[in-house]
This record gives sequence, structure tokens and C-alpha cells, in this order.
Amino acid sequence: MPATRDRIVSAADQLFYERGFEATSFADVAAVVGISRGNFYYHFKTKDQILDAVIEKRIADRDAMLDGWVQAGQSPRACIASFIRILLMNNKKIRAYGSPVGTLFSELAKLNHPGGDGARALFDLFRVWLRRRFEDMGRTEDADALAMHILARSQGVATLANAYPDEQFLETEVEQMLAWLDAIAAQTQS
Amino acid sequence: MPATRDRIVSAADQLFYERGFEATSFADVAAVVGISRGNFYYHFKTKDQILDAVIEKRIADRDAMLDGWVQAGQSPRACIASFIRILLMNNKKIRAYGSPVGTLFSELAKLNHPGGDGARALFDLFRVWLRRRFEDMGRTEDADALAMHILARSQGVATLANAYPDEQFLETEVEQMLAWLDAIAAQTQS
DNA sequence: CCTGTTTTAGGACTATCGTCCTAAAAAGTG
DNA sequence: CACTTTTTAGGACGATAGTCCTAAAACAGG
Repeated sequence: MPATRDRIVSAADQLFYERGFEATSFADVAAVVGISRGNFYYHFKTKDQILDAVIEKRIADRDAMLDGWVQAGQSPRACIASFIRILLMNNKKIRAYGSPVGTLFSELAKLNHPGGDGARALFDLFRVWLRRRFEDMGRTEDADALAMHILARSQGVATLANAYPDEQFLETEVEQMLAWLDAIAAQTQS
Repeated sequence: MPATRDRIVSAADQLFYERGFEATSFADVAAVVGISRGNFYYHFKTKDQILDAVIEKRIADRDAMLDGWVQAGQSPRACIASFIRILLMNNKKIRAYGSPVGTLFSELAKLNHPGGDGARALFDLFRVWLRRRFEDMGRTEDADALAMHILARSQGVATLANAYPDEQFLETEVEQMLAWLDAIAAQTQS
């Protein structure tokens, strides 16, 4: 049986993703978890503290996923391909709610919320990881630009897939991104 | 002197962009315009009505901009290049607040707000316009896919530029998008 | 100058939210 | 079993939001 605190963070994570941070209230999360607002306050004094915990969890989850690919012995190129395919893995959720990273960052940036730094850290996690993969592929000079490029493509595809929940679009764009990766690899190894 | 209603819509347009729809209150808009909340209510009965008016204005503004390029006699390819360069034209605002189209859509989609359809109509405006330009370039079979592709790229670049307000990134990506457009044009005319 | 319509101001009402407090229940310890 | 700490429940409080109402001010036409 998971601790109450963890159940709160998981529920908040999901609700923040589906409804947004501001639109999700203490009462909403408490209702999903099945506890009272008073109990909620025992674990988190302020809403910002829940946000911090949710961002921490999102970072930890994604960090584990990314490291898992590396630990599994996938080549740098295969790792990047796996990153691109996240869009397909989560295609239903992305079409329904967009990117968990991008939409959270957008909201917090507009609110000038201090947690926006944490949301940027989520981007950083992917950016740094991707940069290292490109470096391992031999693209040391422009590894960061390539990382930013593929990150931007992912974000854009997620946004449009949310606006137009068309599965074909997602698949087409993923194929193009993989083709782009092939071209990069060909450039580098030749 | 512009009518009060128009001043309200302009102020709301800006505030919705900078702070988001939900985070902007009647009082915020009224304070910027310099009128009372009561006067506000005379012009707009509900918050949804302001949102509708703002979306209508955004569509009209962008429709005029896009049509202006066509009326000015620019070639289809030059028109698409102008669209890509919107990112540079508005680079300061985009780095500060993201894409006015994408961020509004994301927020309304999460709120399950009826105005989300209007925000999607904003995407449709660009999508249909871009599709027609690609058709005029001779890409009749995949014009819509090309339109969606460049729209997604724009959105992704805007999101990342918001997260990392680095002017160099924006310029680099715009150049790559223009190079992509050149490649498309070369494919088509050969 | 009078009259009817449009526009504006300011406050009242209700609901919801984040926050906080207090006391009971549960769990752990000797 | 007695005692202490942890956890839970439920409600109170102040602030803010969207909405709505009423009356005064500004303006129009005869």
C-alpha cells in the first residue's frame, strides 16, 4: 500500500496534466485520493509544495526512462530514436492533453510562477540527455543545437496532435523525424 | 477615440496572451482599460463572451496579415517564407510568452472550455492558408501534410524559445525551416 | 429645455479556493 | 495497558472571482 503522500503526488501529477495546475484544486486532488482536505494539508502546506513534488516526480520518472535505454545498451542513435518514439508510445495521452512537459511549462511561464524553473529543468533533462547522445554519435560541435532541434520538433508535433487528434499525423511526423536522424547519422559516419 | 468595447477586447487580448485566460480577471482588464467592472459587464455579460471576442480579433488580425502578403503579389513560396519569419518578427514576445495561438489552445483544451473550438479555428486559419500556398506551388498531393509540418515546427520552436529565451536558437531554426522550404521548392520544380 | 436611450460607476451576492486550526482516530512504544 | 507521536477529519476564515442589480451621468433628438 503506497504511502498517502505518494498517492497524493500521483493523483496531482495526473490532474495537473489533464486539467492544468491552476484549474486543479486541493479538493479535486483530495477527492481522487479519497482523503480530506485537512489530511492533505498535513502532507503539503502549500499548493506550490505539491507542484514541486509533482515536478520532482516527473523528472525522476523520465530520468529513469532515459537512463533505462542507455543501461540497456542501446546505441546513441537508437536512444534518440526511442526518444522520438515517445510520441507514439504516449500517442493517446498526447492527443488528449498535449505534452506533459510543454503544457506545464507554458502555464507556469504565464503565471510567472516560481515552479517554472522546475518545469524548465524538465526540458533541461531531455536537452542534456539528447546532447550527450549526439556527442556520443560524434557530433560534438553542434550536439546542443541538434538536441534543441529534435526537442522543438517533438513539442510542435505534440501541440498540433493535441489540436488535431489525428493518429496519421503523429505517425507521419515521427517517421520524418526518424529519417532526419538517419540523415544526421549518415552525415557523421561518412 | 476607439469605442470602449474595442479597447476592452484589445486589453483582454494582450492580458490573455501575457498571463493566460483563467489567470486574467474582469478586474484586471477593467483596470488596464480604466473603467469599472460594472461598465465592463454592460459590454460583456460573461467571461466567455470576451474570450470569443478576443479569438475573433486574433483571427481577423492574422487573416489580414496573411491576405496582405497574398495581395502584395508575393509568390506562394515567398508567402510561406513570410509565415516562417513571423517567429523572427515577433521574437521578443514569443520568447517572453510563447505562441499566442499555441498557448491559448493548450490552456483552453485543458479546461475543456467551449472556446477551445475557436482556438482550433486559429490553427485552421494558418493550416488552410499554408495548404493553399503549397498547392499553388504545385504540391497538390501532400499540401496539407506540408502545412501541418511547418505549423508544427513553428509551434515547437516557439515553445522552446519561450523556455530558453535565446535569440540565436530562434534564428538558427528559422534558417533551417527556410532551407527546408527551399528543398521542397527544388523537389517540386525539377 | 425636456425626454428617452446609451453608457458608466459602484456595490451586493454567491461560490470557490488556499490556508489554517482543533480535535479525534490510528499507530507505534515502553 | 498507558503514553506519545503520527495521521486523519472537518470546519472556519479571509480573499478573490464571476455575476448581477440599481442609480447616476452622458448623450441624442425634437
